[in-house]
Amino acid sequence: MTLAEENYLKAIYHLENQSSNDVSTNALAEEMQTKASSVTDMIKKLAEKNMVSYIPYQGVSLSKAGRAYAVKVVRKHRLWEVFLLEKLNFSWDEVHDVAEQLEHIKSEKLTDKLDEFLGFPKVDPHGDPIPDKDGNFEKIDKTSLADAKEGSTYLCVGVDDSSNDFLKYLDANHISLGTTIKIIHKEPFDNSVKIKFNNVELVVSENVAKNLFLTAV
Amino acid sequence: MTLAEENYLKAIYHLENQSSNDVSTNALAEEMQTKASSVTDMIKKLAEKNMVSYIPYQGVSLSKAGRAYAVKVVRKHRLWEVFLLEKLNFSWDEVHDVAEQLEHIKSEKLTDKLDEFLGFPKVDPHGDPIPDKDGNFEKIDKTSLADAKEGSTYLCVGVDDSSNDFLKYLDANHISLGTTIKIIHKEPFDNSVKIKFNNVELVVSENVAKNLFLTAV
DNA sequence: AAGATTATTTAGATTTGTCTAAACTTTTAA
DNA sequence: TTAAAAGTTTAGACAAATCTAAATAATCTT
Repeated sequence: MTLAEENYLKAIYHLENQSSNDVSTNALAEEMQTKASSVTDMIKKLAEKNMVSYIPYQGVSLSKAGRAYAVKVVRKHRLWEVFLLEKLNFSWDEVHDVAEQLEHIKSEKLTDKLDEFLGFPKVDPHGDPIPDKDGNFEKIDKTSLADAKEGSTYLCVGVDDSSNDFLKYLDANHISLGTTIKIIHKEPFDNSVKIKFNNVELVVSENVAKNLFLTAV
Repeated sequence: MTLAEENYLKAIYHLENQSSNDVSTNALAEEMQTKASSVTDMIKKLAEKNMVSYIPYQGVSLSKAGRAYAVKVVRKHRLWEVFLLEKLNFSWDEVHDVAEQLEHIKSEKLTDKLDEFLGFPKVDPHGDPIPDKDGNFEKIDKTSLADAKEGSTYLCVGVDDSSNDFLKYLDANHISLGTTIKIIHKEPFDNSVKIKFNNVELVVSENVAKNLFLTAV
């Protein structure tokens, strides 16, 4: 598997987890920041390698082998994120770009030794589960802040949008994994949410609310 | 710089350190395990980028920028080797292939944080010096076992041939960095050397002797 | 259900890094 | 001091991954 192929598998995996339909060419092009025609070419190659099943005009979905491969890449990505944050003291918004590179290093031994070195972490710094050596992982039950109940208290367990700007926003406002958040008020007019944490009140936009994941306490 | 370009720079750097002449196309082809014509193509590209100076039929040499770049790659390679050996408990012969991949990760922050995490090591597991952030490193004075004086005692500080087979041979015979070695006898007939370390005597071939580096105690 | 719009694929071109085979330099050796 | 050998470069081709533009299929609209 080349670097480009790995990135496509990861992107398909990601999109499959967002809706239960087959992944469309355009959606994949958007995710990969490339053109639809390039996507068609690559999909055909992956289909030849039996990593995806593909019906022209119908979209693409991962085969068993393709999913297993994608999970391995995801495992590596998330392990490296933990390493960068915990061992090298990277900040939340800095880990992603470097992990994007490190996830392609090919050495099962490296991955497993790294896992061990980190103490077999179950989740990464964004709150996403880390698959184990066999590709198994716990589904973490989380609701977005946008879906949270007024008056209830939650724990921040993850973020969806991994853009630097969003992570910097969270850093700047001192929201991180493990922060306890109480929902003070949900404003129906613009779907903004007033929350309270560390004895500070903050109003966040709908956009932020949708990308911040919580679990009930 | 692409991955291929980085590998060429590193190879040229390596060859420049073995003899003071310009690096020939064939030597580079041998080092890169590729064809001379491919080398010529790549050299031209590197010359365009001012990473090497190149005169057709005369060979190639690194420019200042090229050398600085090569040293950065070498720095990363050697830091990762230390990481793999010290933190992840890889064995001597396993580190090289993985470090070959890791050395291409592009993030100055990662390199410097890794350096710090490892305690700013001065040498890698093969006894080669690790350049600091500014590319400076101490020249380590070492003689090969083949050139060592009969009767003298030395410290093992490095290896030249990084082939797996050689490293496995050393592992199997319990020779590692830091091993104290006394030269018992040099056999003029076949240039083999009888050495003593950890109270064990061992005869090594000329080939081994040439690839094992020592420093006087 | 036909035309318009949107989504997708195909055809042909481009870049990177490689190759083989042929041409050309340089070096070696008679 | 030339002819052969060795070393190097050029020309032309190829695979990977991408692009633009054109063609084709699917879906929406009325």
